Amino acid sequence: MPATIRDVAKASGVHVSTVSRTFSSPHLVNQETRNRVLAVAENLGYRPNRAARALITGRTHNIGLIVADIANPFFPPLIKAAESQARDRDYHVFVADTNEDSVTEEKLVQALAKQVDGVLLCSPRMSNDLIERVGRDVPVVVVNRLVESIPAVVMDVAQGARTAIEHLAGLGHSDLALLGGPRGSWTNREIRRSVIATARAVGVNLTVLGPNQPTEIAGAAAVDAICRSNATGILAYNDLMAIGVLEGLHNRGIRVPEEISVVGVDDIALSRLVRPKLTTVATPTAAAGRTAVDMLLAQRGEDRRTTAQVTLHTELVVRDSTGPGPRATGVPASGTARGQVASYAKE
Amino acid sequence: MPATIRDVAKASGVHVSTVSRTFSSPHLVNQETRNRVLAVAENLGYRPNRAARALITGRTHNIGLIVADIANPFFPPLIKAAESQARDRDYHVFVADTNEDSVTEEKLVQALAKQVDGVLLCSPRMSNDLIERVGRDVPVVVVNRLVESIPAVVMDVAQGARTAIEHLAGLGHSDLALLGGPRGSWTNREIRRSVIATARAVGVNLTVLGPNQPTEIAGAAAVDAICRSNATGILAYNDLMAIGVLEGLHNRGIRVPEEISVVGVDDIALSRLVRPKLTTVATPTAAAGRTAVDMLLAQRGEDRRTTAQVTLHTELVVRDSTGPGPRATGVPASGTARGQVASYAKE
DNA sequence: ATGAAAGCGCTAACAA
DNA sequence: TTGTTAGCGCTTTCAT
Repeated sequence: MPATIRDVAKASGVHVSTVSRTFSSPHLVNQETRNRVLAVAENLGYRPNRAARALITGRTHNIGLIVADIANPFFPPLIKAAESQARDRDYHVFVADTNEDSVTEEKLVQALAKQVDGVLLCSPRMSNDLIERVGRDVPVVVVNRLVESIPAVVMDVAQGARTAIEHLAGLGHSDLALLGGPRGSWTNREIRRSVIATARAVGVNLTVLGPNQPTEIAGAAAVDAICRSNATGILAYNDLMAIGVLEGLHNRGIRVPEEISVVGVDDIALSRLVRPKLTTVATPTAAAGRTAVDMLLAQRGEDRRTTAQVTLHTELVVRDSTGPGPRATGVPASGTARGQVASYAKE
Repeated sequence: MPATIRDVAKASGVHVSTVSRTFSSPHLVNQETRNRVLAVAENLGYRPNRAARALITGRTHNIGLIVADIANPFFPPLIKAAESQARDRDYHVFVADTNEDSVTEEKLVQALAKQVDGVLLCSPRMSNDLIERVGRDVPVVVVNRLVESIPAVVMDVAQGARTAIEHLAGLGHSDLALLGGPRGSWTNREIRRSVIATARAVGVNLTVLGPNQPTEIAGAAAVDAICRSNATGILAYNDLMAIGVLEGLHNRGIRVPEEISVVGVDDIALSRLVRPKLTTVATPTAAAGRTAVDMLLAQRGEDRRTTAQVTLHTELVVRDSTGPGPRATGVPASGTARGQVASYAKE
């Protein structure tokens, strides 16, 4: 039913290869001929079949975008930016959701592999080994994770977490808690490492809680443990958890930031819509999406050994969920000596 | 580099057509042969190339999902559900974002047409004519819109809006306002029609504001007009706008629900995270996504004249943003007589 | 039950 | 500058 290259050839009195050239290498065909072919094509509503083209060129002009959970508010801006960038480069994008499952994830990239020129793995749950393996079958760029020999774009959450802890300490909080994220998350490890080091450096007490699911529910559920820890300053793995904490605190009648200060990570749209507005470490998600797409498309033709791993800057956005710590209370919290790190984490 | 059907044929000592059969019509090949071929294929890491297969069968096993704005929190749950359903049926999905632009939208469906077995148009901005036109090139299902002769899945927002108005009136609010959505939105028209009729029926004053962008910003900006209208009960086109209203009201020191009640539409995840928690008309977005995918896949082979248009039920979820209207104030608002509809809408 | 051959829509040498 | 030919990976008659 739809017009093929042959219909156009017949109708314009040239050979199919000429029609092909008109679309793939216009400079190789005579001006007049080209115009005639173009006119006929337009008239017939002809559009090249990319799949057929891919069969011979080996380039599909598609990419795959695999995320853990489309509905997690962290991802949509990333997906949007990546899709937009890809389309600007004349690429279409398959989006797939793994439901946070590593097996689904692997199946997905295998299933997509033949149909795409590359795959973007966002916050992947697969093992490093597996990622390296699939990286040999199909060009891959990972986002929010560092895997040896695989191109990656990550956020400098270590720096962001450090700034957040310094912010809290600077406000006079001497007892802090880190609400950890999911096991196996590279970002979570980075944050924890940085937070522990910074807490030591600035001499504040720190309680590490986790691992936890990266959800609002888990954040609310952690409020018990937070209260037990005596911390007056909380850094959560992400905004969703921080918002859960806000919620849990509110339900207990604990005021933020008067009694406890809360900081999140990501700066999702939500964080300025809750009350109090959330102080958070902003990660450049849209930029990450665009950069990742460009890195993926750059991989073809290039020397594959150029395994760039780019780190994007983060920034602390101070809003209304952080305030001065307890004044005049020179007494360190009981149980933990000043500058001590108490960890309840199992990971 | 990746194994083809020919490699498998050679390695297992059969003809390519036998290999092909083992994958597409296993019952046509001898048990033994089949096992041998399967083993070799597994061993070689062979996976059928869907694009090549599509070239001859005419079926790509891909669908396109076109939305106005991936980052609008209404869409991610719909995308997630649709993708999940599609994958269960062994389909991959292209996701594309039109940025609310009808021209982009049309280009997108044309570009995708050859690569998919059908397209899902979510809250499309195109004209009805255009939608019908593209519906002739490629199977289409629209979501959140009714177009003659095109299969559709819509939400019963008329019913939802009616319930919302009755809820407000039942609480004693006699002056209401409808904060309209974007021009050209089918949902917006439905809501307005229903709200106007219901307001008349239950005898309350109504001010219609709009059209507006369906954003939180626009909601906040509309607070001026809302105050001028003397309304104490507001129904917004969607939750995002309702949340904007909450925000704007808060900034002026007007308390919700004590002084003004606010109702949204959609029940996005956000609506239970803001304070006060938003009373809203819940629309079954995930179900819409799944249904739309099934309708799309049902279109092949079927009689195309079976243009089903299904309507999904909505439900009012009462939370904390609505409360009793002004008591003892028997005096109707100045300027408008009881039961009157004042419209500031241009549409 | 299997093989042979043709062809889906297109591009890419190679000739002319 | 254009036509000829071959073939990408696969399915599908048609024979055998």
